[in-house]
Amino acid sequence: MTDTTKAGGDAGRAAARPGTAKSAPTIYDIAVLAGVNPSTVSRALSKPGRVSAKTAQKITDAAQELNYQVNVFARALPTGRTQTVGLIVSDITNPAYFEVIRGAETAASGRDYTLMLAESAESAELELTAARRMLATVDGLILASPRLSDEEIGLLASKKPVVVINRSVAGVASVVADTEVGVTDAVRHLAAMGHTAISYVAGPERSWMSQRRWESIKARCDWHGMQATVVASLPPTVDGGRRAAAGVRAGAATAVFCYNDLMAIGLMRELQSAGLTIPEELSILGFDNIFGSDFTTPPLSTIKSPLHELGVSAFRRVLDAVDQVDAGQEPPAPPTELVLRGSTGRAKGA
Amino acid sequence: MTDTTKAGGDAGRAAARPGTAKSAPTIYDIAVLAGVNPSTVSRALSKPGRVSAKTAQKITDAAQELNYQVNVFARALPTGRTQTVGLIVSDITNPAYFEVIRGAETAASGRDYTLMLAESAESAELELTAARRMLATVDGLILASPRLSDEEIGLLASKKPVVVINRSVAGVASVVADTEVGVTDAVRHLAAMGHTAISYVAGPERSWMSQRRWESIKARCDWHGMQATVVASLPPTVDGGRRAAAGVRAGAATAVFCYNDLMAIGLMRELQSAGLTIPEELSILGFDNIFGSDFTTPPLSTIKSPLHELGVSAFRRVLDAVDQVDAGQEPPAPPTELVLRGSTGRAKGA
DNA sequence: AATTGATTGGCAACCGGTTGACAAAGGGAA
DNA sequence: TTCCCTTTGTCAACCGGTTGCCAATCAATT
Repeated sequence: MTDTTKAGGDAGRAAARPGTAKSAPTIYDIAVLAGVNPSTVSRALSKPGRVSAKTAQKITDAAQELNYQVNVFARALPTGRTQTVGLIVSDITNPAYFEVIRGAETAASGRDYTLMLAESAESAELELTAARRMLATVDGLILASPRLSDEEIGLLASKKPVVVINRSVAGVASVVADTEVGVTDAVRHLAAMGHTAISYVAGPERSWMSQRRWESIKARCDWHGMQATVVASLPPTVDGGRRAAAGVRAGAATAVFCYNDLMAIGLMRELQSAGLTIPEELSILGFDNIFGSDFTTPPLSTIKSPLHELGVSAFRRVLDAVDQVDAGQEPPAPPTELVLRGSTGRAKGA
Repeated sequence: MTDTTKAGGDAGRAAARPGTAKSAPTIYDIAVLAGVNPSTVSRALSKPGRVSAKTAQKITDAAQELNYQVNVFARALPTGRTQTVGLIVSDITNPAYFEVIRGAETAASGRDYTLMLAESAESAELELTAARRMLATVDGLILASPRLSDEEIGLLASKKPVVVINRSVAGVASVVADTEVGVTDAVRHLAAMGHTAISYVAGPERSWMSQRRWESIKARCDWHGMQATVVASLPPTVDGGRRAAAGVRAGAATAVFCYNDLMAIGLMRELQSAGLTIPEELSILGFDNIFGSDFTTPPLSTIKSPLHELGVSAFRRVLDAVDQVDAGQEPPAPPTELVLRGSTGRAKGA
């Protein structure tokens, strides 16, 4: 390889389209222009301090002039690093993920990383497929509310840095919102409004967060001497909420927490179309404060999740793991917050 | 390279984490196991028909046994192909993209492609950055309602296959919903309800689709002898819709089309909180039929877009371009459809 | 001025596939 | 049986970076 003339496989990236004649500049081109060895170019560009300031300057100038861009594949081949992190959400149509995605994406762009997004459509199987596929090409993975088993997540985490959002898995980094704050305020509020029996419409069995929310609600209700029961476990969708209506009416509770806003909206609409008035006959609360939760009549009271922070924080922790920096202690869980709107009111008959 | 012992850079992908000892199997491992040359393995795995059925079988068996997975970077280096396509949406928090994303993702998974998603947060600059970044690593790009100029899009398209959704750019493949059907039905309906003056709250100036919708509305109104005017051009968000309220009230129209549902919802809520009753005093129509458009009171009447089809179709066309198959004639534009709900009614005083 | 130690740059061997050119092997026709 | 045409497998040169090792360079110390 003494001369730098290109021969052989001409299927290079830039030559792919008819319009573009020359292929993209390489470090070899820069080396020629700057009068140094390619390896020096490589070092100047990716190992700050390894070459003298003078040579580095010459090289960056040359790179600039040629409008050089690293070939990420060539870099990834020996190093395995791609400057990409994956994010898998359980359902892309759930507005709760909006801000998680945005948070992660913003954090990623800021550090010159690319975010790769996939969804599992609430299926553990699809989730695993997506995770496996991504694992080969990303530096780290974020799983938002995964439906996978702990073992599967542990297995993924043994191969690349993994951070889970709103779930706790032994040995795997996680970012979880602190439900306590919001729930405490919510239950206190309900108690003050005369409610004494509360029910909870749970999300999927596999949802760790659904469990977590229930535990939190149960604990606070006990504290206030209120009765609390789970009425159903259903898909975390508007339709899932609808299907909880019968169970809710059968119970004696005057206030209902739903696992998330989607379910709360579904439940409310179903009950209303059956003739119930909200909140006079029943108070309803959701979780997350998603887009659209204030469109309903009455607007939904909910416990807001710090979705954006969760995304940002998850990305940061992936990066820490990738860069092998010890993050020190776990960062504090960002708090939830009670948002009172129109779907909660005084208990019927209180 | 007569022996296959690994030396040198040990930073390979699988060795990145402490837990995993051996690095991933390569075609060289398969070659040894199957007793053939590595290049034969390569051909057997990616050039069907190039090797005899018997050898192919031996090789696939060996690959199976080793649980082999191609190294996408190694493949991408000489070929430039990554089995990945990019999708850039103008705003990830706009529910209208839900189904576009899902459609593209489903189509991609089905063809064993990976979808890479990014958003531009309604900024042409961010969009260009994202597009440039993606361009290096994807086989093709889908731009949904891009805010970029025609020239910039053309430039991108000169490097890799590009398909735009809901926009038309000379020389660039595009997938556009047929607005005519829905608009025709909607205007006919309004005419039948006694409306004679209509206004349009436009989206961003750069939005080709906003123009398109307006032209369509204008044409149909002319046909019915109705008056039609544009009252404002605002961001395509709930807040943008809110800000249109004053302009709408100042006009004489008894029915308003908004560029999309987000704006329609914002407008409706703003007007309602100012004391107007919908649809008695004003009829409102949106476009797209997004998640949440039926949560409002009254539920929004809208012109539904074939969002899922747009995503699927865009992906297909990218793949056609990548594979150089001539798609023949342009596929027909998927139609829109009028969805009548509660926000439209008889014209005031009619 | 000679010796020593720290910087800096170059060489070459990788990473793991792909592919053009070519030779060997196999099959059919003459 | 011989010759020719396919089919099939091998060789080797890539794709474009990264990095361990070593030699050359340069400054500082004695």
